[in-house]
Amino acid sequence: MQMRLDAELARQLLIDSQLSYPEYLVLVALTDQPDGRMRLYELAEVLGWEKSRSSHLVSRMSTRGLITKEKCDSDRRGAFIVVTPKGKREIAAAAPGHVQAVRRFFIDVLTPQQIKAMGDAAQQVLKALEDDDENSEID
Amino acid sequence: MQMRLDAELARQLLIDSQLSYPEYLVLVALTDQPDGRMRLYELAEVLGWEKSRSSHLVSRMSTRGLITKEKCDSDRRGAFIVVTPKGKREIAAAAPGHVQAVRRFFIDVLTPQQIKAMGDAAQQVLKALEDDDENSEID
DNA sequence: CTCAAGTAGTTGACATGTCAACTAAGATAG
DNA sequence: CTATCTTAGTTGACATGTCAACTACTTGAG
Repeated sequence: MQMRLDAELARQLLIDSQLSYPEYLVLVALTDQPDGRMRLYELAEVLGWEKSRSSHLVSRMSTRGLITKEKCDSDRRGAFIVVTPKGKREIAAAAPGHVQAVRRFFIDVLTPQQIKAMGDAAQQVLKALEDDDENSEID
Repeated sequence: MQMRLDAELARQLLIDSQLSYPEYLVLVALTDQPDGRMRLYELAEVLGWEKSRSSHLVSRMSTRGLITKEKCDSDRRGAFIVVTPKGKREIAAAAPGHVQAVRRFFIDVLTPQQIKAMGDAAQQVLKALEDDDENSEID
């Protein structure tokens, strides 16, 4: 189910915009920020990705003009990722169809109780995974 | 949740065997057959993959000696994919840990009611996706 | 039979992701 | 201060997946 839903959402994005699903997620994260910028490591953290994945994707998005990188004064290693106007246009074009697709295939198909139940169950599984993580972190 | 659980299951597989998760799925499908063989297109169908994905993966698995390809008499285009003894050994090594991990992080964490609820919800979402598919298939 | 259409599978170019090694800069113990 | 440890980010080799074009065979209408 996850696979098919993801495929459908990706298809929808391609209809409305030139964005892949990961690219869409990056732009959503950035536009959620008041100043439309975020450090690369924050992006990786929020999205739960490896830093190198974020770096590669952001490089590609940069060459396509969706975002730019800016130097960070407070930490000279750092990079701010900033949405460009083009990035904003793309996400503005993609978001309504995406939201509508999520509604149509997920929200509207399930009862509020079912949605809550899925969220709760997912939380429990995540907790089990994290508890296990802690136990294996014994140095 | 899906992402983290998948990552954990993949990690587990690598501990117990030399198999990636997709490779594991192929071997499970094959060993489920009484004769340990399946046509490539059946494999693609069962796993819900594109035929070219199956073909590429099977080629790689073939060079690693996990499976072999055999010609099909009834359809000379066809290819049977057959598990080798090495493939059987790998999956025998991987399966118990995999099953145990699924238990530990999913089955044991949820109540039977929760598991049923997730399955039902997934079915409903799938149905919505398929209904939509049919409507767009208007030729 | 024959030709057009469909199906099985392969291939190559490309997109994307992982991993490990690397550079460079901040943080901290002594 | 300085030597070491940690963190931010990049890079390159490689694994994996997608897409579209291709071959070769089967099928089915006439």
